[in-house]
Amino acid sequence: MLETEIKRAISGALKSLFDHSAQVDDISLQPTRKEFEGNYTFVTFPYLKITKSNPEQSGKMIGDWLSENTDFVSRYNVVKGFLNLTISHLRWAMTLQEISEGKNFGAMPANGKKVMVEFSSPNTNKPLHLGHLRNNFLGDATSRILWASGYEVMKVNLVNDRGIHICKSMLAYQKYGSGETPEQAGIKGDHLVGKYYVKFDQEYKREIEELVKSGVDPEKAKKEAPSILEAQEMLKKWEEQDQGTVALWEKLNGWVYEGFDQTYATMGIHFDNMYQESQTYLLGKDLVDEGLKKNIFFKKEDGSVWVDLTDEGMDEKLVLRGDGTAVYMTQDMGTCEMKHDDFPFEKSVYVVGNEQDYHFKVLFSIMKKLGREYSDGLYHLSYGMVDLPSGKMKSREGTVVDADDLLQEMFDTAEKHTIELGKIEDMDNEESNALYKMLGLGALKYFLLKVDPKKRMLFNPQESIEFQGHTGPFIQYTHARISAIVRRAKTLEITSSFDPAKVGSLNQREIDLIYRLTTYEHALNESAEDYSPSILAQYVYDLAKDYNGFYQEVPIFKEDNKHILSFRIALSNSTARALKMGMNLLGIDVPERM
RNA sequence: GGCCCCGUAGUUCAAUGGAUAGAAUAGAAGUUUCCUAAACUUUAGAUGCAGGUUCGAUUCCUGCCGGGGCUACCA
Repeated sequence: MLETEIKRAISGALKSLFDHSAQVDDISLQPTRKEFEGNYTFVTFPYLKITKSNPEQSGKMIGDWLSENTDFVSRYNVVKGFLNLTISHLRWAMTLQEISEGKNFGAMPANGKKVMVEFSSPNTNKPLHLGHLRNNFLGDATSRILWASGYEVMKVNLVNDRGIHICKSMLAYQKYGSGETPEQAGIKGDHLVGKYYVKFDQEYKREIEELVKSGVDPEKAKKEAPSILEAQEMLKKWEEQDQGTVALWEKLNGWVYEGFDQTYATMGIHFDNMYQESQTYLLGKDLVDEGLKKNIFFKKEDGSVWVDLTDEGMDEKLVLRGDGTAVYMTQDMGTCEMKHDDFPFEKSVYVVGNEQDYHFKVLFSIMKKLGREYSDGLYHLSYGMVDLPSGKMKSREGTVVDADDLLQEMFDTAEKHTIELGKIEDMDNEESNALYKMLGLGALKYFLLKVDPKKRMLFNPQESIEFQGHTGPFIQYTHARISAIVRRAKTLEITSSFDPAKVGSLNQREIDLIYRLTTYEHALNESAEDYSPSILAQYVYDLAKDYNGFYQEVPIFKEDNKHILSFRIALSNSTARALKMGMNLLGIDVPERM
């Protein structure tokens, strides 16, 4: 890699000139800003103590050394503490040749490490919504990026399929429903069950209002409304394995799973393993015992078990109720251990919203106290909420954006745009439908992934279906356009093999593009380390943008010189490969034509 | 109250402590004999406030002001 080579050379210069040993990884190199001449910039400010001279002097000494001792630095200039290096045209051409023939833009070699990524985690009482989409796309993209950086990845989904909220929809279905199936109702199973969850809440609210009117304290009313008491009763029956209750639970959950499967298929997402909370909610009590034995936990008079985390700036936290039943934390401790038993990972990523930051901080801290070696590899990929222009999404107030509806809207819009542009005249139905899905899904995924995960973001429906500017379809379009050029080149019998020495001088656009191509690995590494697909998204967008500028200014087929044509085809080819690879790692498909 | 996250052009987003804070969109002005105009080119516009750390701060630290979250023997 060119960048590494330059760093190595700078390290050599520091050693030879100032007898300073610098690790190659510690040397930071950045792209030169457009206003200055050069390709790479080395900042000398941090090294002034070593060079024992002023910034200009230091830059000049290192620049001179590099010019004399390397064959790729053709020129340099120094502005204050910035040493701007210009790489020779021959070297850029050689770099492109390496890229176009080499294995770049593929996955990195396996590193022998395992990582588990848990995401999606839906509740089986309502359909998926916009917030789940951000979660799913983040989890899926992160898994792909980790895979590409060498990990063996296990994608898992822990479904929240039990609890009081599930009983609420079960109860409403029993009380207010006519026993209809999704087929009879003509809607997906998850939507049918979700409908009854809403119904429950309406009735429950009505009951509370009535109680309050009759003079009951509001807080008390919430706890004593008949509906909620019935739901609690039902949960109890479920826990006792009451046959009728379990049968109803299985029937409704079965419908929900069918609905989810359909949505996941539409999103292009699948899991390697599914966990159900109904199977895991009793886990963790043995870890509580272990913690007590090791004096990590302590028991209060009432028998409840706690962990004291005040030395780490947190509170005391309950890990087992006084009556010996589990709480959320108990369950998560047990599940964590179970996951590691199933798949002995070095890292385990939880893709969960940032409202649970504290919970995971506590969980990880407990696992560490319990002496689990893998605890350092536990990571909470915490993401912010998705807001709507109208404000926060609230399922009870009906201000949620349903995932199925949104996906369909994206497909419809893609179809409308494509037809308006007259792009599909020579496509058959199957091909054009596949294209609409690719575009609609690409637009949505890119829109949600381009933002730094940890930040709260605004989802504007109008903007998300925009196909211009910083969007997925813009990148997809660029790939399709390059594919057309490469096809054309084939018919003209122009190959992508060229002799770097014969290419001659390059223009700025060409150099910019090759530079961009050399930084792919960097973007991939950063994305994997930070668990942030937005970094890769930015890389892919910049590449597409650079290519479009290049395409506009540099005629690809209007040149007699065969070598130059071959060089440009190689550049187009490499760019297309990088675009496709980058997009695929984000979970977005790119079309050959559109 | 305590703890955590976020405040950047009109708007939506960028910026390992680096040079004159980048894009996109909306606004203004242009570019089709030519490989796909879902494109390209020009132009105008921003770091909440006050300190501190240093060669240099959007970034790190402190305080304040705004927005959000967590603070259940719920999950």
